Amino acid sequence: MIDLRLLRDDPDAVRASQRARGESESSVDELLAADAQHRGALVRFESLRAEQKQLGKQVARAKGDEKQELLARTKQLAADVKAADLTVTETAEALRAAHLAVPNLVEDGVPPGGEDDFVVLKEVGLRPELDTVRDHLELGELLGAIDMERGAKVSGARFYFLTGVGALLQMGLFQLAMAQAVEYGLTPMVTPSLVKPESMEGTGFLGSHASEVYRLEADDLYLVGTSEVALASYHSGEILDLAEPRRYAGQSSCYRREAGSYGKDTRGIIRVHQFDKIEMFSFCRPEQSVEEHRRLLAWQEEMLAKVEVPYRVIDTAAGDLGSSAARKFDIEGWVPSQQRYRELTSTSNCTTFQARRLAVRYRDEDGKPQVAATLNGTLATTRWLVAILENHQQPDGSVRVPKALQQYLGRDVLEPVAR
RNA sequence: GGAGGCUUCGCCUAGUCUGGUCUAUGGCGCCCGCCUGCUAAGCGGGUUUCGGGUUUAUCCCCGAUCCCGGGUUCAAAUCCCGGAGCCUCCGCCA
Repeated sequence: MIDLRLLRDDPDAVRASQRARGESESSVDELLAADAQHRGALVRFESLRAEQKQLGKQVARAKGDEKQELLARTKQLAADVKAADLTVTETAEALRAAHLAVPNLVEDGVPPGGEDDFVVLKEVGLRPELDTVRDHLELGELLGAIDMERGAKVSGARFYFLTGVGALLQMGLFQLAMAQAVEYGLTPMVTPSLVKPESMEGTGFLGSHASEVYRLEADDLYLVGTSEVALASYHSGEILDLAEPRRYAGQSSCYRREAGSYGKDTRGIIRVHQFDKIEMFSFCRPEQSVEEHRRLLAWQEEMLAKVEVPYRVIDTAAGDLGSSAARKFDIEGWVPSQQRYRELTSTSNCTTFQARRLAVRYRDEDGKPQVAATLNGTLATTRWLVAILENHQQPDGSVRVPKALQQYLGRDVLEPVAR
């Protein structure tokens, strides 16, 4: 949710942001109108209610005829108050709907345009020179690391088993990521995968992404698509001490319906219904959020360096930002079998947009509660196995283990196994 | 799955039976000031949160807020109904 005060003071800034996203400006005007209506209704209700309370005190003191006379008056007033209250409730609902319809303000410097208008900020690492390229699934099967067939048998399309060194590789990768998170002072977390509707809505995933989300009808719970949901909601309704940013690194399984992606990335584990992820999450003061965003990005790059995968960093265009994000950087790793970069991490600065809905606040210098800023960023996911396997493959189908992962795997090369 | 108890402004707590002087009591903590060789103690004041109005700002005024949502009533922390969370016990179970 955007800041309504900012909207009242400077509606053109919000309109400009909408233009950058390629979205309609009319939602801004609808929100302004809903806000004005709601405030008008509030003023009417409050003055009626004040009168009612005044008379109520007189009633308590009055006796006999005087009391009967007062009761006659207050009875009508009570009906008026009730009606005014109903109007307030209605305008508040309309305001909320209009409020939810307006996405976050885009940060200055974000490239305009849509999905293809991202800006490449940098490219790092040398792409491997391979005579024969096996894709990650072929390698995974050779190594006894990935079993898609039985994944499909047990759970259906886009499910898989990580087996043997595949399982070890993921766990090693995650240990490496957690070790780095701890080194930089983030608090490690293992978070719930099932959350209540308000947590899902508070983080903004029930908007345009609602069709991506698994819902458990019988229990009115949602399966998270990322631990961002649980981590953002972790401090909902709280007032935090944010002299320093509060940072977490959460591990959870992530579930995505992948509706509308039929035929896309059907091979291997690039696009699956369930995967695991380590996610960084930060609560900080809004004025620190831009700097914090760069910090998360730097930590992500450090992880990419540790797994020795070539990558590029892109600055996502305004039209491709999620509704909560003011800016988003993706790191894409090189995938030799596709001869292109694929997304391995994403980090978003949600400024106060998410925290406002979730009521996460801190106290400023004057002791006044203020809305915090939230940021999130991937530190490792199952998809990284794709880039690791493919970039470090050798002609015989074996895969070199990046130095930083060797201690977790207990070996420096993964060898093909007989099936 | 069943039975019972609890939920009050950071923490603890009074108030709920018997609706209105509740503008929610007191303690702890915290903040400001006074006092004092220093410290401690003592004294005085302040301290839920949100919204609206007013204002350069401070102040002030109004409304909401006693877990949440309904209801009864002129009037609800208080009475009634529904729900959530926590705790205890019973049953079942990886």
